[in-house]
Amino acid sequence: MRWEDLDREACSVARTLSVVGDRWTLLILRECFLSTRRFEEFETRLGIARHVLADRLKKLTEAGVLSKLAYQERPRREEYRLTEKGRDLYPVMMTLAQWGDKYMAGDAGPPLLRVHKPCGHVTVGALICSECGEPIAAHDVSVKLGPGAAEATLPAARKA
Amino acid sequence: MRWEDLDREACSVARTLSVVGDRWTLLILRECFLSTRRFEEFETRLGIARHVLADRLKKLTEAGVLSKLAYQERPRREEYRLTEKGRDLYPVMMTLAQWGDKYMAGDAGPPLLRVHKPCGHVTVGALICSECGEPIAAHDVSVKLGPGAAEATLPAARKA
DNA sequence: CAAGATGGGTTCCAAAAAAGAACCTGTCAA
DNA sequence: TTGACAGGTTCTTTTTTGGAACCCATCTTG
Repeated sequence: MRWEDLDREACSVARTLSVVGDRWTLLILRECFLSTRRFEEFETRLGIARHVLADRLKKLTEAGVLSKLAYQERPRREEYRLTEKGRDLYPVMMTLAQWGDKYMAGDAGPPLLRVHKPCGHVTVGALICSECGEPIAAHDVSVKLGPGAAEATLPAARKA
Repeated sequence: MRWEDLDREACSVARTLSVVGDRWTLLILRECFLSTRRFEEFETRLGIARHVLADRLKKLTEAGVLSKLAYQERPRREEYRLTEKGRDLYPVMMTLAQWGDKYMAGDAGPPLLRVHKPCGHVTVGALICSECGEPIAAHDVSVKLGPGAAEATLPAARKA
């Protein structure tokens, strides 16, 4: 499979990865969620090659995940901000961060903590079922073909 | 920054991506969650080049995300299964899938639906605060330095 | 018993993507 | 008028991919 064909796969994970599954993109988005907005700032905080950064910011903007907003004219300077669509990637960021906190932090503990502002506590997000409110774990979930299934296929083990 | 240095970053997102942030790895894990287990099956379902697949499976095994289990001797054949550590990536998968369902599915709707087996309903996962039980959105969360902060830094906009 | 078939790889080469560094372009300030 | 700054673009070299071919041990079939 070609990477560019990924958005045509009948799989929402693959389609999402066609937008954010790039080596650098999720790190750029991490910075966005930490309020980094300017080219220079992304560059110095990430240590990314400039043309790779320029390319990713362009693609994210074209995908509607970021928007460019002028913060001054003459000389025109623009910054990149998350759109609603981009902000909706927060659960992905948070779950990635929490896995890293659990498995990659080592003895020192996690480098950053997240505070849920409405209640004021350091929080870890828990994934619950929209229908019954109980926590969701991998073994609690089965899949079935949805309306856009077209030619989606399941592995043999799941076909039962 | 070099990709191999990612696990030494003081950021749990970066550290997680050092394990799963590769172009193919999250797709391989998607297959694992769909119960794909054998080399051949990964290859045909993903259309991935064989040596890239072999490399990623090896790295995931070394990282403790997958384990190799012999399902027959003579000739010895092994399959790859998610470990506990791997299964803990499920929230990442689910949130990626849900973003794709919302933004990439188009008119046809999502290709796969997830059923919460304990309650029997088609479900979407919601991220809630472990402390107060309320939903978490990007604007509800602030960050602060944690015990393993060492040299973690926040962008200027967040330093306040 | 030789000739596939099967599962799970490895090796080779060409093409694509990334890293690193230098260069370009407005605009302002000294 | 010199230079600093933000935001890129253009070059060359190194790494990663994709694609196809090859390898190896064991069963199966004729």
